[in-house]
Amino acid sequence: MNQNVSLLLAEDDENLGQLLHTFLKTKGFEVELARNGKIAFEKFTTSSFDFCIFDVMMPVMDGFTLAKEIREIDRKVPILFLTAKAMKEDKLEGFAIGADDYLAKPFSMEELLARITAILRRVEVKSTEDAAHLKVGKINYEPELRLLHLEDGTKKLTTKENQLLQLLVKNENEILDRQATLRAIWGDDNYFNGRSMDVYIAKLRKLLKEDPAIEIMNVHGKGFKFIVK
Amino acid sequence: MNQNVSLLLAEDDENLGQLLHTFLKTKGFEVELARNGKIAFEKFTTSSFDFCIFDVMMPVMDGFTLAKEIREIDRKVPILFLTAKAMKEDKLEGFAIGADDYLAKPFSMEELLARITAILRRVEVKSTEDAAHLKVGKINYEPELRLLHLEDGTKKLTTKENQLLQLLVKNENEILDRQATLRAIWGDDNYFNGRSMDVYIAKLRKLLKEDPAIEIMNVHGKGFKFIVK
DNA sequence: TTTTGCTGTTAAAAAAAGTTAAGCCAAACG
DNA sequence: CGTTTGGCTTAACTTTTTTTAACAGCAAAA
Repeated sequence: MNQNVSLLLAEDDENLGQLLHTFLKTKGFEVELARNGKIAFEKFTTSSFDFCIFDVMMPVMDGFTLAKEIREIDRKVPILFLTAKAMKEDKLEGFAIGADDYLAKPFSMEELLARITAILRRVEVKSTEDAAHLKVGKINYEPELRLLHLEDGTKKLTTKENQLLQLLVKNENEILDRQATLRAIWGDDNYFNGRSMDVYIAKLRKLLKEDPAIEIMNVHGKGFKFIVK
Repeated sequence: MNQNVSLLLAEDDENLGQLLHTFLKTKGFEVELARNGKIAFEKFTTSSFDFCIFDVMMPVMDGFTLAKEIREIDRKVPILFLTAKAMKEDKLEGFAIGADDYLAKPFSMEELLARITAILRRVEVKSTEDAAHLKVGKINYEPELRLLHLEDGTKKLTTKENQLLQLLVKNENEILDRQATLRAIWGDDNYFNGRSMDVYIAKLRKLLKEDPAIEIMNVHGKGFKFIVK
């Protein structure tokens, strides 16, 4: 039923983490479990997910900070928070970041499942599997295999080219924040990485110029905007 | 009942080690006993286990460091810690690494057994035995016997070829970290071992190229990703 | 308008990875 | 005991990928 819906679960408590992992897997989700926010963020930037479940309190990087980072590179992916604290402020902070729901511990597995499916119904998931081939303008792009099917043959993208193009495409028609992108792909937003990113933007423009409908537009001081006219 | 469940036990205290070893064997487990973390890590990388029990305080390499190393090459295998220290910080550190449970000394044998079986129930063990034959794309691979059944006969893999392929296959669709792999197979991630690993990647690609669906993809600066399309 | 900072572009340098072969060592063999 | 063999490492060379540098152009702020 939930076949092909990929789910990123960030939970530091191993008992709860394993329990949720197993439960969600039996319900048909593809589950990736991360032990803290930092690992979860890395997984998110190197892979692709349809849904996120984050514990609020975690070592290294907490759930809210994680959500904030992710929202900068993906405005849409649903995020559900798990928290032991039943505080109102927390709830507000979570929703302000762009959480789709919120569940206070302890909760039942069935309740969690109900919430997830409710959200999924709302947002009509384009599952990761379906997105294996995606059309960018008239160009076919396979992010998982890092392939770009151009008129004159198939181009194998490099790691960085692929990461950047993936982010751009995922944020079509929206500003992809410069700093957030640098942190997501290069790990650090220093001057040289910034210049490196500009070089890659140039590379991608050159690759994609065979379709004149595609534009990677610069938004001065903010970032880039991927547009298909 | 616990037939074919292989268990790695790391315990420096000879008395306790022997006691646990004997007890767990009578309960049907296949037990491998290591006297410190370093030996345990070596055993883990050269063999395959369904479950780990690590003493936290050990000479040479402590249980937490051991678990950290193992988590880099195996995200799933259950780990249970034994510790004399009942400190909260320890517990947290252990769980952050990805422990599944934690038992403070002194504990009863029955309690240990109860914990192990509880975890095993949860994680649905694919015992080592079941994984004796596994399909990689359309190629049959027997890691235990180091055999790769190819179109033109069966190839007997060398130790290193086999270790590397096993890690790649176990981490299918995920990035297998370069440094962690070097430490796991070569013991040290220096420059020359790195070059040696690249040579082995080339060997494996050549062996597996008869199935075009298989790809060992490089992720620049991070490691390799084993993909079956 | 001038200055300052950000971006576009290209080329060079550096780092990482791919490839092939030679060298080394220990175990097996004659 | 010398020789061969197989497995692994080291070396040398190539290619690919990424970063850094240099310079030109443009946008926003002063």
